Amino acid sequence: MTEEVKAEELKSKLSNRLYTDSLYYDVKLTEKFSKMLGLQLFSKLNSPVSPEEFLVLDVTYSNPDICQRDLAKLLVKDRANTGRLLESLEKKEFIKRVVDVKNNRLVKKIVLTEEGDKVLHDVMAKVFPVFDKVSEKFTDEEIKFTKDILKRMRDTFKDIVELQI
Amino acid sequence: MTEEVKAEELKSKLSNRLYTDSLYYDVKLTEKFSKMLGLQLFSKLNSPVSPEEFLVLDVTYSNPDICQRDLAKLLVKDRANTGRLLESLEKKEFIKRVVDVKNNRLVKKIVLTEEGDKVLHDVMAKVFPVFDKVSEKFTDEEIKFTKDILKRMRDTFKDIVELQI
DNA sequence: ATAAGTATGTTGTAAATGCAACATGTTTTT
DNA sequence: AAAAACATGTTGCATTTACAACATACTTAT
Repeated sequence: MTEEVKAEELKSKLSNRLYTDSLYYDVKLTEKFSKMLGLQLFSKLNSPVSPEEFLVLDVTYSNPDICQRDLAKLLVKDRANTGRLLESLEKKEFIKRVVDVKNNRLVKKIVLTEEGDKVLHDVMAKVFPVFDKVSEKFTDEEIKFTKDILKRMRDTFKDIVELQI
Repeated sequence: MTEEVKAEELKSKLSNRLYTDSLYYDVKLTEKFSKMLGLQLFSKLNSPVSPEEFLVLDVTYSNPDICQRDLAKLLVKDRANTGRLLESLEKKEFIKRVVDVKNNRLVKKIVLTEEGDKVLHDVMAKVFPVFDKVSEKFTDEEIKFTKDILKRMRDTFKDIVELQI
């Protein structure tokens, strides 16, 4: 086989490669379905919080007294969006933002209210079973394996992507 | 162990479960990093199309003369968003929308222009190598396995989620 | 001591999203 | 034949997004 033919084949292969065949598009599509299920569930349940607000409650619950920027880092959201989600949650009285000092700097620490705690666990009780139905299709090993792959993928992304939080 | 204690433990476990520990949050986070890498790459390259527009070109390329609704189904986007992305691509003259008849109904078939084809492959040539760097961290087996798991997950979601396309 | 840099939070903006509602036709039911 | 349902595409709207730019206030460099 000549070099020319090889190069032609390579070129052909390259131009026939599709983004939609990649693992990254699989991840994108899967997240889209998962997100839509969340949206539809929260809507059907008349949840007082959106899926993203629920996420904030979830992380706040497991990280009491965290300040906004540290919360943003955990959420992998920028400070602007984190602040807006918190503003909405505070307006609904599911959290309070308490001004405090950390490293000699003013920060706003997030405190879950009783009502916020209640909403978090109410939503969990209704939403978890639905997602559990999906998880039933997989073995514990499969889930563990996939979580590991995705974590390694994120770690690789972190070296390339500029996160400004 | 009494039933009461068991129930107490179960309740405790339930309330200690976190959404952020779930596989679905892993998928969400991973997609977020992947999306951000795409955004930053396209921006750095001064790409004439956004990542979502690139996706439309990718699917149009591999499905010539597809109509808007069928394209929407492949993209798993609703008709409204698909139409808006196409409107933007047509304005930039990367596609044309040709009115045609299918099943005795008027449809708009999507045709990639020469310029659109060029942009698609230019962007591919610049973006694929970056994502390939990430893929290098995984064996072919791992990628195949993960794609399979995610596909099964989507198939399960499809039975639960209402897709109105 | 002054300047430059950093930390924290806010406001503005453009893109993409899903859903609802609409317009306009064609089928199917009744 | 009239009514209901469906197919296709569009417009409007509220949510979420990332990024840029800003306001304060503190730290570090010069």
